[in-house]
Amino acid sequence: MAIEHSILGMISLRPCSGYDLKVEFEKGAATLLAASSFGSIYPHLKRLEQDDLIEAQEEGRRHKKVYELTAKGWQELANWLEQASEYPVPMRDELLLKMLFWGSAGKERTTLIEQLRTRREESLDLLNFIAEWQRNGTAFVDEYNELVFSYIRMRLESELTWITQSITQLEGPAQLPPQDSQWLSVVQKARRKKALGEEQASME
Amino acid sequence: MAIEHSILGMISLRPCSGYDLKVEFEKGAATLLAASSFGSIYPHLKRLEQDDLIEAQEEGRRHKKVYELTAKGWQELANWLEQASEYPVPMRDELLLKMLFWGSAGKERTTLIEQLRTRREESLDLLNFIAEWQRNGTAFVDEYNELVFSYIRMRLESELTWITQSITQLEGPAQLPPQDSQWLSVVQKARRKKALGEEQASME
DNA sequence: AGTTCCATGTAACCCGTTACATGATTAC
DNA sequence: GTAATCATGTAACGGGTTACATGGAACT
Repeated sequence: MAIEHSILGMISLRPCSGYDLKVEFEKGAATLLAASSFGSIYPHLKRLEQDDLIEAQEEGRRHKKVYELTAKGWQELANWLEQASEYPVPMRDELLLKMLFWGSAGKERTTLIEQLRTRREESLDLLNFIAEWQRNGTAFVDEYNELVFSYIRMRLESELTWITQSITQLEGPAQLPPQDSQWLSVVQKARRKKALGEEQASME
Repeated sequence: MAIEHSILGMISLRPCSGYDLKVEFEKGAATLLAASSFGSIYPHLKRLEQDDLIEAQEEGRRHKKVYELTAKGWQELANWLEQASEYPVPMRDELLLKMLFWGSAGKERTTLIEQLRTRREESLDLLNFIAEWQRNGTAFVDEYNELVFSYIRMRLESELTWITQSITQLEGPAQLPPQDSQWLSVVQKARRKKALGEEQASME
């Protein structure tokens, strides 16, 4: 249901057509926070209109339907804001997930360093995007919005620090697990070697 | 496909039964990173077995099927790690999303402060959970794992700083939008008032 | 005249979630 | 003996993604 609520939210910022929402969710600042794909925008808008949460009025020559919230829509939005929010766990971060298995899979350190460098670039791009967006802001940014942006900036900046540190560490010599009383790391390597070794054997 | 890869990854750490995975994904450290619900574990395991990526061997009295990676499985895991990872955007964070609309919806500051306090508690809990997990670690933690944990700790800590600052700010007087040349904030309020006002009128 | 952008929709598919269903073993 | 835990599955449902489909307006 979060998608429909975020549509209500977007309309609360300014009246929108379906196309406006699509653009906003694909390229605008909403990209950072809301769900990605919006082929489903029009069906959602239809449903919201049926539920009497929004209403359309034709506008311009291009028979464009601009939606505005109804009284019920404003109430529903306010109601959603009041509800407790879900804690953002799990952090769907594929790179972090991969790092969890990096050692056991026996991958090269250099490959990981590459991926971290890429990540650093992407984070820098995002940081620039935000700065850009705030600079030429056509939309006004209120106190709450500003807090959200400060959150995102902070998060990106601390992430960048972490990435830099991690790269530096990984460029150094490999470190043995500090506490591995049961020699689990050895067991792990042996398991992989065994499985891959058998494969080799059967190929010969 | 990320779920099946994370299952491969978990098995690479140590051989697992379906139940082990379920527990791990519901309560263990994997909760922080991987997808939440795992009613689908068994179907996935079946498919992975059919694809010859894992193989089972019965164990113990409780006819428990413990899975181990095959050679193909180890290769597929390594292959996945090599692929570029998706950048974690959008940050599915409902509270942040709500804050984007807080002003336009005209909600009370105190309600938001409440939600931020709740968030702070939850983040502290998570931080403790991680510390606890690392302290009594039955599993060994290698260099890569340690980097992941340091990321999570760093992120939670900077988030806590941000929350504290935000609460302090919100407890102070409301701030007007710094730049609002088009008086958009005024327009916004008027729109809401109009919609809600009409509702009131029609009710009388 | 052709390309790009504006603009709105529909339908099939994938995939994960929820709920349902079952039964053995251990602990109290 | 009965409750909790271990253990493995199936089936229906829901929701989002992808791809498909269409057409007018503006720009070059």
